[in-house]
Amino acid sequence: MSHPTALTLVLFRNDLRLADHPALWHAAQKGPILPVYLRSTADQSGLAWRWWQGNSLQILKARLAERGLPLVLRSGQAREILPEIVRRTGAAAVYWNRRYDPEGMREDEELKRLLKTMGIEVRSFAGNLLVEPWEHLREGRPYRVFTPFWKAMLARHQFARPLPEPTPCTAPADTPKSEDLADWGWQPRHPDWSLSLAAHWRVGEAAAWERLHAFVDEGLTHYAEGRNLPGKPYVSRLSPYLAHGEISPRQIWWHFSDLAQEQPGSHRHIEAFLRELGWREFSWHLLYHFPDLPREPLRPEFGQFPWRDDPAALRAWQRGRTGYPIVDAGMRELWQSGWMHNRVRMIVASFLVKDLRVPWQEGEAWFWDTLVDADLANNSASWQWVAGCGADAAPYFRVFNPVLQAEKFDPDGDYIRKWLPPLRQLPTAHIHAPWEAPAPVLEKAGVTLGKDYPRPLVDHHQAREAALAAWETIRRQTEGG
DNA sequence: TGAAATGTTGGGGCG
DNA sequence: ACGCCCCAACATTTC
Repeated sequence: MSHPTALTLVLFRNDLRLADHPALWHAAQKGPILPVYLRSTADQSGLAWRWWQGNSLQILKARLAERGLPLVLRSGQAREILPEIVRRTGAAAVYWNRRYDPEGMREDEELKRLLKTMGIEVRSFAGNLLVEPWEHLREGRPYRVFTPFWKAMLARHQFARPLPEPTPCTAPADTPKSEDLADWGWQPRHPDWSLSLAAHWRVGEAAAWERLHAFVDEGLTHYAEGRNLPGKPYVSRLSPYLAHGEISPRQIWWHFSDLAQEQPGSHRHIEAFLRELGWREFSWHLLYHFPDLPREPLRPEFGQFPWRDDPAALRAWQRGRTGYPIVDAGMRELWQSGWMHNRVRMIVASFLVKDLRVPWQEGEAWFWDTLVDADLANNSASWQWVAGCGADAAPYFRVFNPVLQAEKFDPDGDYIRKWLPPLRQLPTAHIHAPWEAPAPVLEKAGVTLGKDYPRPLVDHHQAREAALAAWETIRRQTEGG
């Protein structure tokens, strides 16, 4: 239908990469391409995510420029901007990789209808999940439990091999105007907390692969057990790269699958690592089938749960002032680096939801704003999991003891000392529960409780009892369902 | 991808 | 020699 050299627009979203980008690759096979990034005016993204996304866009723009391609940046309503760009450039086609969040899907359906009425070819591609959510069902219904979901996925599907970066690419004859990234306000100014993020991360597609290789070198052979030790460099830290699509799940899958063939000794660790990729997949499939996941508990009886309204406790949790070192260290790692070790995410989440009985949505919102890897499906599914109201959730009565968890997973106190400088001098035997340390020990370490470091906001044993009592009030329905 | 309470077992001290 | 008690160590149940 369309002329072979007609222009194709390629929309970039949370897929800021050149390799394994099916929309880009297929468009480049046909003829000239114009990469476009649209920023919604109703954008709900978090601040840390924007910092990363803005930097990533800058890097993407530079890499496209090296290949002779522009990147057109525009803000506003896609249904207004996209037809305008199509008309101005005479484009014959618009390609994108599919989104799976409710808002994104709704917008993409609208765009597809609109563009087709204009006679434009529209194609969407699978690039951001291993398998499309509607293609992995059991008897026509979505899986609600992870293990059968993942086992069946491995048994039934052969994941596509990643595509290469398309080279060379043909540029459009002329380029419509682009906005300036600096005008989007995605880089914080007052105060400029991005300096702290920048000290911890290198953004972009090349950095994603450097991180992957660093993980293979220093973490992978410890992964199966070591992934639970927040003081050790045994986890991949690939989550922000995945969240912004600088690396794709298929690239990760195949890289590690091939590695398992070469290094049979690593097989156990690779299986454990790829299982975590499975949790991401599971969360996205859940979100696709249950679009209320970010706001509403999957177990409806949790709508009646007697949560507490306690802004002071929420604030103390957010700022790492609960008096429980493992919780506070985690919240400070999050605040300073935009990321938190997954074991610690579970501990701090359990503390907020069970010890403080603050609604999980409050924790979800804070993570959404502060995580550079903020991911709608992972974030909402994981909070529901910890809160006990998810499909395949931990039972509500599974309450983490922050002291035991710390002793088990940070036995030397390395993680505490890294993120809580006031406690650095405390001996390891007392670093996880400083309120129980003898006065001379505290004095020698230069710690005055209530001054250098808070006393516990709540007594964990009492808080646990109160949480279980609160759960009793909705338990009848839980057992029924 | 918990923790605490409760139950069971077996060794050793002791009358 | 024997029974009793204590309690650590481990297992099971319950929340």
